[in-house]
Amino acid sequence: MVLQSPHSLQSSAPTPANGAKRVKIQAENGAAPKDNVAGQRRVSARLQAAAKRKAEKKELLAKRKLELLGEDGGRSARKLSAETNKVKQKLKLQHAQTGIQQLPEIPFHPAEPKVSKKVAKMVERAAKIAEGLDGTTTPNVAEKSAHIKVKETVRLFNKHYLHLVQEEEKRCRAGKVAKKAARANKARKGNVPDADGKGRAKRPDLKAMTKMMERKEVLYPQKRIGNIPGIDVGHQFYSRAEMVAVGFHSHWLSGIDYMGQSYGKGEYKHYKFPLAVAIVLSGMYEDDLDNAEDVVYTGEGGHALTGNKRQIRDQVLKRGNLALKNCYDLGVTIRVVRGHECTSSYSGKIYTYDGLYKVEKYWAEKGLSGFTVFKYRLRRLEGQPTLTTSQVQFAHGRVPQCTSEIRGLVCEDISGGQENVPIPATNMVDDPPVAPTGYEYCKSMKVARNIELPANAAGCSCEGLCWDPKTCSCAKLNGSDFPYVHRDGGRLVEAKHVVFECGPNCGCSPECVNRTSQSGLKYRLEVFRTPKKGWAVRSWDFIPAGAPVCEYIGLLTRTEDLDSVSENNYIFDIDCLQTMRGLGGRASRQQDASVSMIQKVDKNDEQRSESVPEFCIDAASIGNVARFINHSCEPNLFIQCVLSAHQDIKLARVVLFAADNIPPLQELTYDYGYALDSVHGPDGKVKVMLCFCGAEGCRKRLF
DNA sequence: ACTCATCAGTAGTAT
DNA sequence: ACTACTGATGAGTAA
Repeated sequence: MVLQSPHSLQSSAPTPANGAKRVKIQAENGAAPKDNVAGQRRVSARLQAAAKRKAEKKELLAKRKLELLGEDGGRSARKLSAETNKVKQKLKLQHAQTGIQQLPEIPFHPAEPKVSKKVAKMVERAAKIAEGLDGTTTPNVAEKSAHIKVKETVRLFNKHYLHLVQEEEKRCRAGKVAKKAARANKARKGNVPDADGKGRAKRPDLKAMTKMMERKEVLYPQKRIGNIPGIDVGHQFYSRAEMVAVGFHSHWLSGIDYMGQSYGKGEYKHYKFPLAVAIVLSGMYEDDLDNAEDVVYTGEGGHALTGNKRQIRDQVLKRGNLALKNCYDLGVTIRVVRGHECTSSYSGKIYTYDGLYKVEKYWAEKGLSGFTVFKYRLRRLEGQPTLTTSQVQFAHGRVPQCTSEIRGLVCEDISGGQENVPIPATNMVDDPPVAPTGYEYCKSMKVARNIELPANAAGCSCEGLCWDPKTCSCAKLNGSDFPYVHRDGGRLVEAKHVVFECGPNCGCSPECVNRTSQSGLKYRLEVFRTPKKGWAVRSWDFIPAGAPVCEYIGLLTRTEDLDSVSENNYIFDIDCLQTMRGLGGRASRQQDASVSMIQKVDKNDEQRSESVPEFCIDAASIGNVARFINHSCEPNLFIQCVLSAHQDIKLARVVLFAADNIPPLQELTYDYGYALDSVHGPDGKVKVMLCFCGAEGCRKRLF
C-alpha cells in the first residue's frame, strides 16, 4: 500500500484546517507549484513502475554512497583508536615501571578518602583512559547508526519475546486441557500420570534474552564503562531482559552490573576489579525524584529472597559492593537506571537511563533489621541532559486526567462519541487556535456505491473463544497459528503479509483473540497541532509492540473513480503486495501457505502486480483518527492488511500496529511508502515534497 | 494487595 | 565443572 500520489496539486488550497497538513509544507518552502491539474495522476501504470524502479536504483546508489562515507568514517575512527592505543601503550610502559601492586584496603568510614600516592596515580590514569572510553565525545557518523542498531536490537528482542509468549500460551492451554482430562480420568479410574501439563508459564522475557545470546544478537556483548552508543539519557527500557539484550546491563536479576577479574587483562588493564559499570534503582526513589541528581544506593546481599524481603544477615564488601567501592576509589562513572512503577502501562514497570553518576562516598551502617548494609552516595555528573519530568511524566500518571487539565484543547472529542474513547484535539500552535475541520468523522468504513463488498469468508465453527489452532479454520489460514497472543489484550506476534481474522461468519464471540483488530480504539489518542507537520497523533497510554492502534478508515473507492481535479492527500491505496514487500515497520514479513497462493496468482499476472491497485481508501472528506497520523522515515507503527469478512485481498482492511513499545506522548507515525521521484506533476516533472519527520535516517523527502 | 516458585547468566572457586 | 548469588516476573491466592 502506498499513500497514493497526490492528485493534482491545485492552486485552490483546501481550507487550512482540513488538508493543510502537507499543503502548508509546500507553501512554506515556496515549492507549491501553481500547476493545474487533472489527468497527470496516472502517467500510466507502466511508466510509474518504471519510475519506481528508477527511484529504487537511485536510492540504492545513494545508499552505497552513504556506506562509502561510513567506511571512511570507520577508517578515521580506526586511526583515532590507533592513536589512543599508542597512549595506552605509553601508559602500560609507565605502569610496568611503577609496578602493579595490590592496593591497600580503605577503611569503612572514609570521611576523607585517604589515598596513597600509588592509588592516586592509578586514579589519574584510569580517569584519563576513561575519558577516552566514556563515549561522551560528540556523535559522529558511526554514532548515528548506533541509535538504529539499538532500535533494531530491541525490535528483535520483542519479536522473540512475542513468539515465545505465543509458544507459552499454547503450552499452558495444552497443559490445562491435559490436566482437565487427567482430572476427569482420575475421577473415573484414579491414578493417571500427569501429562506434560507444566501448568505454570515460563518467562518469555528470559527465554527471549537467552535466544538473543545464543544467536549472538546481543548488541554489546562486552561490558564497558560510561555511555553506550545509541542509548541517550532518558532512554526507556521495558524490562530488565531488554537491557540484557542490548548489553546495557547484563543481569536481569542483579542490581549491580560489574566487570569481573577477567576484564583485567585487556584494555582495562589499569583498573582495579571488580568494577561496577551500571546499576538499577528499583523504584525505591519514586517519590523523591527531585533528588534525582543525588542518590543513596544500598549495596547488594543479605536479603531474605523470599517472604518479607528484610535483611537477614550482614552485607559483605564483595562482588557488587566491592565493585562500587572500586568505582569510588578510581573515580569511575556508573550508568544509573531507574525503575518506575507505571500503572498506565501494560508492562507495569519501565526503566529509564538517567545518565552517568559518580560514587561520592560510601559507608557501612546498621540497617533497620540490625544488620550491616553498605550505602553509596551517588552524584550525577554535570553537563548531562537534565532529568526533565517529561521523560517520566507517565510514570506518575501525569498525562491529563480530565478535560480541564488538557492544555490547548480545541475539541473534546473529534469522534463525537463514536469511538470507545474520546479523542481530544489540542492546538498550541495557531493563534487563534483552530480545531480540525473540513471532514466528517466516521468510525467505520464507508463503501462507494459501485462497490459491493464480498462476504464470502467461510468462517470457523468454533464456539465461544477460538483457542485450538488445529481445529479453528481461521487459524489454519494463518499458518495453523493464531496471529495474536492474548497478552495485553491481543498483540500481533509478527507482521505478516495478510492476517486472517475471524469475521461475521465465524461461530466465535467478539472477544475472540482472532478479532483483535476489530475491537475499536483501546488507547487514549490525542490529535495535536504541530508547527511544521500540521496535525499529528499521539497516545496518552503506553502502547506495547504488536498492539493494534487503529484502522485506516475512509471512503472505500475504486481508484479510477477518484476525483482527479482536487488535491487529496488522504488516499490510501490498498495494495497488499506493497505491504508484503515490507514497507516500514519490520523488514521481512512472515509468509504462510495461504498467502503464497495469493502471491502466486499475482506473479502469474505480473502486469497487475505492477499496476495501480484497484481500490483505495479516501479519507479526505470522511475518515477516522488515522487520517491525522503523519509519515516518518523511522516510524513506530506499521501497516498490516487484515481480512475478516471476506477473502478478497484487493479489499483488505488496513490496520496500523505498534512496531515498538511506544511511550505515552510520543508521536505516532508510519511510513507512507512513497518511492522517491514517483510523483509527477502535469508537466511530467518529478514532484518533490520535503519530509519533516526529524528521524536520523530521514530521506528528507516524502516523495 | 500479597505471596511464592521459578527463572538463568555471571563471577569466582575448586578440580 | 560446579556453585553461590541475585531480585524481577507473573500466576495464584487471599481479602
